[in-house]
Amino acid sequence: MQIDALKKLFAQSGLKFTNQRYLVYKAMVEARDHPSAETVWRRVRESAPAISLDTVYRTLASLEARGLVTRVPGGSEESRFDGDASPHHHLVCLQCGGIEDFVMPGAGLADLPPEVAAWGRVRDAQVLVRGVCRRCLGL
Amino acid sequence: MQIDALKKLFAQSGLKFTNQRYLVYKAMVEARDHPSAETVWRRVRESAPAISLDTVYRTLASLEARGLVTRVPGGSEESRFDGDASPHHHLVCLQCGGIEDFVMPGAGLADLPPEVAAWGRVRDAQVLVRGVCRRCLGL
DNA sequence: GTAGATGCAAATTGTTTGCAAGAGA
DNA sequence: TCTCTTGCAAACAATTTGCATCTAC
Repeated sequence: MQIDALKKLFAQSGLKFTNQRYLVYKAMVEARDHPSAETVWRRVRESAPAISLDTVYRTLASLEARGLVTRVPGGSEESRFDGDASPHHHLVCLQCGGIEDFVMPGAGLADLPPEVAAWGRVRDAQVLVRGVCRRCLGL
Repeated sequence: MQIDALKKLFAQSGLKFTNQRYLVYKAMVEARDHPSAETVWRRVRESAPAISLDTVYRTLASLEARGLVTRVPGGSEESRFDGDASPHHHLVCLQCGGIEDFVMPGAGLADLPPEVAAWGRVRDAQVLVRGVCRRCLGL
């Protein structure tokens, strides 16, 4: 993603363009493994060794509040984040903590039963599958 | 549920029948609000004032390991539990933390795409909807 | 009698916050 | 300049663990 486009994106969201924010967001968009805050921190530190873990937490929280990043549900106590804003579903391995994406037609926002609309305002909907992945099964 | 049936259920799961375990499980089966460990504790203490919070945590963990109780994903850091073992889906209010059930035909285990079976062993699948409930919206 | 369960207290872990200094718009 | 960010350290909150005692089986 172009730097200029990012500056615009941040500005639209009311966020200043800082190097730390830039690096965290870039790491999130590039990540395929739904990293934890600490994992993001480890990665970002390679480009900015002085960045603190709290900044990563704060940055992820503000990106989440703007919908630029999502918190993946269903894992352990440790929060995991997703930089892919497009709607998709998740497979969570209860053993190794690995998280993978999958797609499933017929399980989007439009397919929810009407009672859901009556419940309130929906922010996102996803199918969450929990189990044990192939590798942890020893296959 | 009959005490004898419960004793049998616990025995089948390799769990001793203790008063604490009995009360925690009963509280879970009766609860409609997907309580947190601390909420369960508060309720159970009315019948057993001496029960400790760690026992509630340990009991919920062992019930979960046997599939008698589920951890509801998607809320805050605080774990919420579900004593309803039948498959169903969840609506999570990000504001008040309230959790409600809903049903959705076409979103059961049998409806998952084949790639999910290739991923590993599935323990459970559910649709998770996050948003803000009617009451928190002020309606 | 023995393995598993409980209570207590202390420890752990992930995450948040107050504050002063620093940097973007 | 003025507000938003950051780093540091301390605070927090939920959950787990070690250990000695107790209890179901």
